Amino acid sequence: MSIAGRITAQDVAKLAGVSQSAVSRVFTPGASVAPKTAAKVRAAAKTLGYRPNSLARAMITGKSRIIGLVVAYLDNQFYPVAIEKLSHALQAKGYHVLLFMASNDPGEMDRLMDDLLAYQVDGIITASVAISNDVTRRCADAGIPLVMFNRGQPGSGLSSVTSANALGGRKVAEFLLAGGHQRIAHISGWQGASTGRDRARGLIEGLAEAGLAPHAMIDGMFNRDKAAAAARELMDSPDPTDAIFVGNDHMAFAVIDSLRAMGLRVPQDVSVVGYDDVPMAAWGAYDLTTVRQPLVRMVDATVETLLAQIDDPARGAQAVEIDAPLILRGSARLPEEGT
Amino acid sequence: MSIAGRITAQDVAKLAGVSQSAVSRVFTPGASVAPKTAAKVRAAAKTLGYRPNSLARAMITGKSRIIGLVVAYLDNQFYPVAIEKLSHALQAKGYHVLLFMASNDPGEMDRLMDDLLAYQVDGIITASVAISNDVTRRCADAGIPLVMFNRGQPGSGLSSVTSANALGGRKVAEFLLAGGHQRIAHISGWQGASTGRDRARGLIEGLAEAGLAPHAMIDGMFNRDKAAAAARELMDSPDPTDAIFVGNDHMAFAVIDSLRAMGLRVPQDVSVVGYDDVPMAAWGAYDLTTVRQPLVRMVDATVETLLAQIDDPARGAQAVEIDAPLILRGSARLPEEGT
DNA sequence: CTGAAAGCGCTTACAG
DNA sequence: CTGAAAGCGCTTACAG
Repeated sequence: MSIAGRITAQDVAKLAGVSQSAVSRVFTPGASVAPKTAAKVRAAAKTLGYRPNSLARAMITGKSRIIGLVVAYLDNQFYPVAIEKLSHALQAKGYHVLLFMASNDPGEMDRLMDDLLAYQVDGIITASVAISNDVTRRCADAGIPLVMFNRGQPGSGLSSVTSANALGGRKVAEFLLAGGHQRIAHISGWQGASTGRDRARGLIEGLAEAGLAPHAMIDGMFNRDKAAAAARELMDSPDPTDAIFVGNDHMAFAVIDSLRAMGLRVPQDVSVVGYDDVPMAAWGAYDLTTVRQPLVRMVDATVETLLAQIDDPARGAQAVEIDAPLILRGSARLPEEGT
Repeated sequence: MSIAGRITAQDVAKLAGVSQSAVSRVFTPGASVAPKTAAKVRAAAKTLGYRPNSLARAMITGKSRIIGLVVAYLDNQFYPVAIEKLSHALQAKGYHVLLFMASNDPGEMDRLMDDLLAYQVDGIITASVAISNDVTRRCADAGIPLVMFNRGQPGSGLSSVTSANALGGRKVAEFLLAGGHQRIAHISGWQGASTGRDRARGLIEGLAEAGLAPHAMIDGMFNRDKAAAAARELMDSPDPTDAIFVGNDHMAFAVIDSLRAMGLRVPQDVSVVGYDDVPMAAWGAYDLTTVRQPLVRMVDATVETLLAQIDDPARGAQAVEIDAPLILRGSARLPEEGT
């Protein structure tokens, strides 16, 4: 036990009576070492409490086995759960997660890039963060793959994993139509984000097929307060809506709270449908009908895409879309049986 | 622009016509460089897109500026919000967060220690994770400070930051008593955790001062299902309770859902009080009376304690307790005015 | 103020 | 299978 607690391969080598290279080989999978040597080294390492310094190893190999994870908001329950699953999946593959919180300030990601590059991350995952061309270029220059989770950036040449958002929007349109709704409003996700746009587009297309248009469209910007205000606006109007598709669950909860505060009943007076199916959607207080983003599959696809690009830098970007089923609960009127 | 995108100080030195040491000094705060040299170097660095390799720097200085953050559960909203604030605070101090998800498996933390040490973290923050003596010893041996966030471990000699949990429990007892409740039950936090125990103890002591004892005590183990079942058990009894103090908000939401599912009204039939004051507690669906853990202050204390120990390893551990105010909302009967 | 040199803890050809 | 040696990209005494 040294004083400083900084045990090196050199210390182990001395104790085991072998060279430092031998020690290194014992801890390098696939390197050739005689069983006897390995045993001696392991014994020495154990009594000394030795573990190879990952930083030193990273310098030599050029692989840090660190993935930079950039996240903007954690108050929307979708993200904490995603982070949890992403971390587990990455840990299982022997990678480690360097976490960065980004504000939604457009320049923030550019600034974070400095740190990301300085720590030699092998890859980057962003969740709901906009990527500037500058960031894209710097990643490309540095040869660091990036995959966007739950947001796409068409034309950026970046990999992304999302649910089939437009299709999800269509499913909601069809379901609400089947439930007999005619005045269907949309409090959308932020229209600056692909997820917000695609879900809105899906709804519009779905309604169009029935010869309808949205009764109203308001950008809720993935924000609770904006969504609640939008709900009030929709119901205060002389021609109130009778069903609201909300761009994500996080806003939908605020919409339901807001509706109830106005004395309205969900779904008797207004049907509400969300998007995400966060755990809270199943809780008694909301019992929210929503489109489920299959988190495990999205996480697996994200990790798989990223690691594939790390292993083979020549591999091109890919945009993965995963089908999102509608989950029926109590916040929206059901179509009548047999109709 | 090199092919590999791996620009080194050497490259910058060549372009700027100075030595590699000079380049290093320009990027080392406090090192002495002539303004002219610095200008040349910065210009060269800029055109090349150079940033010092943090890993290499870490090897020399022995400071990685990485903090290991170990978290168990992210479904309780308290933790995501804590992580967000912790990350921001650490980023502001020039540190980076290596995130580890731990299951609550007692051996998990021991296993994570290998990675934590291998990556040469400068310090560790754990949130709701139990620390074995073995982990404590290894941290001590390696000279790595650790602070426990939102959990204490008396006698472990580890630093911790919690709210004044026992006092919080007392406040709830006094409040419920003042509201005229006599049959006060407790669905506690996990009794294996200091937070769970201290809040329970506070309630018991507070009730004892009025000559009362809890009407019932059930360990909810910080688990929604267990808490919901406990609520049913409490109300199904021949002698039902009329107020429930729940060990944290996360369980309290499940309790309220469960109560409502039984056709009971909150607070007319039963008062419910939580602990944490997560953002969701203020949402319309729950409007939960609760004890607020002052997150910003707890985060600041955690970061401050950790960094102080990093700067001065001789500094002893400290247990910080922060006062937690009761927040009155609609889920619990209020004491009558002027009584 | 500046450069040459040592060294942080490793991995990996290279000989043997 | 093994050791000596080079080298990853930096910081930091040490001379000048």
